[in-house]
Amino acid sequence: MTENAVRKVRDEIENAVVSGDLAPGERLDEVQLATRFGVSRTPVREALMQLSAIGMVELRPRRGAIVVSHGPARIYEMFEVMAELEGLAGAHAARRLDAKDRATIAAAHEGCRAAAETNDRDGYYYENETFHFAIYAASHSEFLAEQCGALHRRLRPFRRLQLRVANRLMASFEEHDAVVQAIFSGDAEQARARLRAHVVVQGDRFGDLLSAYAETARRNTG
Amino acid sequence: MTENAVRKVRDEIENAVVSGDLAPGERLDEVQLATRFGVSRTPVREALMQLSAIGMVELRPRRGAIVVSHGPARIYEMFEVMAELEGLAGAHAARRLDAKDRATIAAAHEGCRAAAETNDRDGYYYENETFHFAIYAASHSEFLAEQCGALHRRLRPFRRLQLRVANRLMASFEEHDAVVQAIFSGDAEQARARLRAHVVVQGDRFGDLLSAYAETARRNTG
DNA sequence: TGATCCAATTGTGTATACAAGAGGGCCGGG
DNA sequence: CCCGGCCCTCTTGTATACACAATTGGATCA
Repeated sequence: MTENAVRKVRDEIENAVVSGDLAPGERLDEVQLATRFGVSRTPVREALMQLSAIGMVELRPRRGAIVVSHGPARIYEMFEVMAELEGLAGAHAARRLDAKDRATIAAAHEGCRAAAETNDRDGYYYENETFHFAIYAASHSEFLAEQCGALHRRLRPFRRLQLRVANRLMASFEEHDAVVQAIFSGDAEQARARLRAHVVVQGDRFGDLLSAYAETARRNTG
Repeated sequence: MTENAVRKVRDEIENAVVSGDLAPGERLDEVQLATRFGVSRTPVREALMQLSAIGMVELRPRRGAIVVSHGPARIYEMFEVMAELEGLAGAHAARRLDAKDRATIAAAHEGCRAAAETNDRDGYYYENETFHFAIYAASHSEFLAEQCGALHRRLRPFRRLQLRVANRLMASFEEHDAVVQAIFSGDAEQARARLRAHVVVQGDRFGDLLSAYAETARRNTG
């Protein structure tokens, strides 16, 4: 990892924000965070800048950082963009698949199956990530894979919340299965459509899920 | 501005990279850059991190930063993703257009017309940017607009190169015109297709244009 | 003669100190 | 009593100092 302290602080703040430990709209004092995490201001600053880059906090010149609140609408927008990018990745994967990609995707898919069948949510969460990243890689578009990966990571906390509620594991796996069939059969447009739908569904689910969360968030930002 | 020194350094490095003053693959020494720009290492580090976030430099743990070289393939990939996102923005714009959006887009479009007719390349470059950002805004998807804007900025130097060569101003304007017609008539899918094509064309043009540039770049990374 | 290991040097990662700007409170005037 | 200006403080932005890790060179041993 590039910088251990920075990464640690960044992840901690990220978790604190997602878990609601740091309320949206709350001011983030650098020295306060520094003492809280037992590091100096320098890594805290860098962490805040990274979080600002991914839109999790807002850096106001000379006036400190605040936690930005993403209402459900914005989260849905993020899933929508994710869907579009994943769709493109899937279409490319269907066209450009090689033996290695096929093996990687199949392995990840089987991992998902095992986790889904045993109703292992944490396992599925992990295998699901592997599965999606395998598709990104199979697009053979480095930049697209990076963009997908970055957005995937940003949506990670929301995805994770999702697996806690509905019994979506089996449904998700079956969607995966349809996607895999499309990709393996080289049907680019079907792969695109199915992946897009698979991701948009997650956004839809979240619209409901996050209403309460967003209400809280919205209260704090005014 | 958030941080004047940081911004200054960041822009300087960015320009140096784009202008070829800093060759791809070249090591970026922090103290060297600091002395070069007359600031301390801290803002240089922050600038490098920002540049790393947009993929212009690569930060290797304990081993310094290097200028990443984007081969033509990668640039094409970037335009491809841009095309997808702009297509989505266009589709949303067509569906969600309100009077204000319509006026903004029309104004930017007329600006493009004026610049194209007088063959004012710098003017067209500027108006073109306004035009595209107007569409992003008209998508009424904050996140999508942000993503499009960020990617647009990353592609800016390559776009700029493009306008220098071909007499693409008129062609570009006519593509814009078709896009505007689709959006104003509320035809989401046509808007998507036309915008996508408009952007992909730029990527195609660049494939040719950047061959020489990319060769140089590739040599340095090995 | 080649390979491996150790040490020195270089450059990053972190901490702390200093300076400057912005916000809030207090005091004075209307 | 209220409004405005000034000063103080708090926090950020920048600089510098220090420590550790990695790489590279040389030296020694096989």
